[in-house]
Formats: sequence, structure tokens, C-alpha cells
Amino acid sequence: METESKNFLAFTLDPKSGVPFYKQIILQIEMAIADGRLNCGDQLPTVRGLAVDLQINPNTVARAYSELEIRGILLSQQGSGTFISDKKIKLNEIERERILAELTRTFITKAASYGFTLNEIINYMGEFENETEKGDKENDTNDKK
Amino acid sequence: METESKNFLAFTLDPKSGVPFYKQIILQIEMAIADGRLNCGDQLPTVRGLAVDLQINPNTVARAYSELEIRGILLSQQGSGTFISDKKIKLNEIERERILAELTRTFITKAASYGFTLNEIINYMGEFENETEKGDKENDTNDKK
Amino acid sequence: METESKNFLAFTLDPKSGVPFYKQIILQIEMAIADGRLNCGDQLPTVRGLAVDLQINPNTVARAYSELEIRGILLSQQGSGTFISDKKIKLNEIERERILAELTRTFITKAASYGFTLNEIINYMGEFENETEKGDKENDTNDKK
Amino acid sequence: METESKNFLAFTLDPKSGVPFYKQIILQIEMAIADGRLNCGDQLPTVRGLAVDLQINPNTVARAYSELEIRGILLSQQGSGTFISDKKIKLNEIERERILAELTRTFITKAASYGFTLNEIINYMGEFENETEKGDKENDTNDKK
DNA sequence: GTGGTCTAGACCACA
DNA sequence: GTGGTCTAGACCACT
Repeated sequence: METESKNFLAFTLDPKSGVPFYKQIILQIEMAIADGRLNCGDQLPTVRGLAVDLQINPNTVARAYSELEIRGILLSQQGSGTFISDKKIKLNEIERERILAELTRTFITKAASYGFTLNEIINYMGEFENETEKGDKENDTNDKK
Repeated sequence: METESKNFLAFTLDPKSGVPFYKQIILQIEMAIADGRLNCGDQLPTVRGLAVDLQINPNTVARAYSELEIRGILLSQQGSGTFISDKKIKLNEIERERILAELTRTFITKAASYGFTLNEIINYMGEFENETEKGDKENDTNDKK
Repeated sequence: METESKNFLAFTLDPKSGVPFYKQIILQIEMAIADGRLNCGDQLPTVRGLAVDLQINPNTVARAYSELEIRGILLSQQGSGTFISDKKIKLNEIERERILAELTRTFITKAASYGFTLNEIINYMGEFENETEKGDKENDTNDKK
Repeated sequence: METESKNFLAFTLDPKSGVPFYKQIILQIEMAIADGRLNCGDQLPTVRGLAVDLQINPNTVARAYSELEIRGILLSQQGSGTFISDKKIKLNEIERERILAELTRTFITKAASYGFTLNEIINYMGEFENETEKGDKENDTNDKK
């Protein structure tokens, strides 16, 4: 359950997380706006298209979009699509950290259940970073041409 | 809504959080295992005892214990109590590495959907580690005096 | 106390067996998966529907489904229903063999404690296979006419 | 949780089976008498000894023994121990098959949850038999000297 | 409509 | 004393 749109925006849904699908979509759109991956005027995937990509009920996508529209974050224009409005998202650091903490906690306890210690996990993440840096540089090179 | 056992194991419930009671109990047990406050063979509070302490229905505690038992983390025995399972994870190094890689990849992908960068994640995990260490040191200090 | 779904999936409960209702449901779902009557993505009867059919409390059905969900065999989604999980087991051949060997060894040791010989076990498994085949053929015949 | 006595009698307890410990012990003693591994006059392990071996409460072993004594299958003699009586065990084939069916069903559904098919399992058991035959012959040779 | 959570209270079986 | 099972019924949230 993962999809990548034109705008380097990847939605992922986790059915096991307990968080309802529509809330997962809302959160990911908000975060994308907050950190600049989505900007004022950008078009969002269509309700139907995103529903197909994520293999969920279109009503669920519609609910996420409509809630964001009510809050003034999205603008739906009949016939042309759904767009990011100019309203600023005020995602305070506390909220951001709460989400990261939740994801991290889940990850650590799951790894711990396989017998990995906190130290082991962090060390591995360090190696992971190094490997990925190499990959990133290669990508950078490709982008520059 | 708070209770403290002999081993510095305190359960607290936050009714306002929106997180179901039984999940809050599960999370606290998982974290206690992950950071070593609970170890193989340790006995947990009794279902009824914890229910009284937390002022909730015994069924709710039983549900939390039961989920952890299904997942192989606890072992309940009629008449004697509920204990941390001593499941020995027999994995060779290659399999261990493969599992950790898989868990990490999934975690990072999911975090990326919310706009967190790899650097941000690793930094946070560092803080995460420090917090746990701090807690341990405070306990050590208290214990020694 | 018997119900039959569209796909030749019949649940029956035996109150005299001493086996808890929720476990009887679990066993029947497991067997239906093992012999192919239930496949990835198939929807199960609704909690309330099955409860009415079996004339038991919906909580009892929910408990059975919930245990199977925790074990990763089912996936429940609020508002849409309960489905057979499409978990893809990614194991290479070596790991597969290791797991089967481990399971088999444990099974044979346990059976030996009850005085069953390896030959006896293998013969029984043969009959077990034949029974399932017979059932399948009967269904095939019924389907074709 | 496994122990082997002098009489080629191995007790195994499965805490996850749901069958109470005392019943597992009773069943295994009955089966051992029925198939000749235990004979009239044979001494059983002491209550304490078996409890230590199986890492369970002595009361549990005592309960199993006392239930068998009430049924005339065991005889306890103050100060000397517990012995098999001359009472015949009438374990009909139906009961025996029921136990084997239960063990087999559990084994098969567990293996199925790892993606093994019934055929695959049975084939593997065949190979397993061949390997073990070799081992048995070696043992036979050793025994003859 | 679907499943999820929680309560209250009963009864059973094991150690 | 311990945990296990089941019911009845309420209320909530998601699709």
C-alpha cells in the first residue's frame, strides 16, 4: 500500500497501525505542505486515482480531502481537481515530534521483540545512513545532467 | 490512575489520549521489556490486581495480557499467574541482519511519508537513547544511596 | 448451531466438546485456509452475522477474529469487514527447510511422548491427506453438475 | 519442558496447548501403559523429582498421580514411591486417534501458516523417516553388543 | 452497514 | 488465590 505521485509525494497506508486510513492521508498531506513537498497551487491526485493506487474505498479519500477543505487547507474546483490553498499549516514541533516518537517507538519495540537492543538498532541505522549517502550521491550526479 | 510495583514498574492510563486502555497497557509492557525493566520469567501484576489499581474492568487488563500472550511475549498459566515469556529467539547472524534490515527499511519508508529525513530520524533515535540512559542513571543513583 | 456460506464454508459449534467456542471458530478458519477453502483476500462472515448464525454472542466471534488478526492471519478494517490476510511469506528455500524441520521435530517429539511411532504418524498423515482429497473431489463433482 | 526417565519414558509439557499440565501428565502415563512402555510394578518418578524436571508446581504432579490412583491405575506406597498397578488400561483406538488427530491438526495448520502445503509436509516426513531409519540401525548395532 | 472498546457480572477450572 | 470463557448491552468510529 504505497504510491508515488509526480510531486515526489509518496503515500503509505498501514492497515495494522490502528490509525484510520483517512487520518493517515490527512496527516501525510499536512506534513508534505509543512515541509515544502507540496506548495500553494499544487494539484493533488484525484479522489478516484488515489483510491485505486492505495486500494481503498474512494469515500475514504473523499473524506480526507473534504476534511482538509473544511479546514481551508485544500480547495476543490468542480471539474478541474483539488489544489493546495494558500493557508499556512501551523504544525508545531510538538506535533511533529509526537508522530516521529510514535513511529520510532513502534519500530523499537518490534525490533526488541526479535532480541535487538536499542544500541544495536542505532548502530545499524548509522551504517544504513552511510550506505544511503553513497546512493544519494549517485542520484545527485544523475540529476545534475 | 497509576500504580507502582516493586520493580519500579509503574502503569499509568491516560483516558484523554484516545488510545484504548488495553493498548496503553500493552505499550507500557513492551517498553518495559525493551529497556530491561521487565525480564524473562518476571511475573506481571495479577489481572484483578492491576484492574483494581488502574480502576478499570478486569476484562480490559485480561485483553491486554491475552494479546501479548498470543504474540508470544507473555505466558499465562491458570492458577499461577502471568509471566514474561522466555522465548529464545534462535536466529543466526544472517537471518538477524536480514530481519533488522527489513524492519528498518519499512520504518524509514513510513517515516519518509510523513516528511522525516533519514538524518532527522537518526538524530531523534540518539535523543531517544539518551533519555533512556538518563532514566537509568537516576534510578541507579537512587538505588545506591 | 451450523451455518454455511457461499463458498462451501460451514461453521459448526459443538457445545459438548469442552473446546471454547472462540477456539472452535479459530480452528475451523485455520483448517479452511490450510486446505484452500479460504484464500488470500477472501472476506469472512461479519462478526454479527456469524454470531446470529451460530447463536452466540458477537463478542465471542470478535474474539476469535481478533486472535487471528493478532497472529497476522486475518485483517479487520472498521467499516468494511474482515479478510484473509495476504501476507506474503518471503523466505528463501534454506530458511523454509529449517522452519519445516524445526516444526516437524517438535511435532514428532511431542507425539512420541504419547507413544506414537514415526511410522504410525506418517501413515496417519497419509489418511489425513486422503480424507481431504475425497472431500475436494466430492465438491468438484457437486460443482460440475 | 521435557524430561527423560530411566524407563525410556519422556514427559513433555506444552504450556501453549491449553491442556492443563495435570491432564497432559495423566494422558502420557496412560498412553505409556497402554503401549507397554510402562508395565505392572514399574516405579514412577517421585512427585518432587518430576516437578523439578518439568519445572512445575509439585501439587500439579501430585494431582495427576492422585487422580490416576483413584482410578486404580497407580498405587502409592508411603515411603517407597508410586507404582503401576495391574489394572488394564482400556484406551480404545478412537481415543488414541483423537489425540493423534489433534496433534497432527495443530502441526499442519501451523506449517500451513508458513506457506507449506499438505503435500510438501507429507513428502518431508517421508524423507525424515528415511534419515531416521539410518540412525535407528546404528543404534540397533550399538544395542546388540 | 462494518468492526472496536469497555463494562458488569456470572461461572468454570487450575495451582 | 490465579486466569479463562461467555453473555448482555452500551457507546463509539469508520466506510
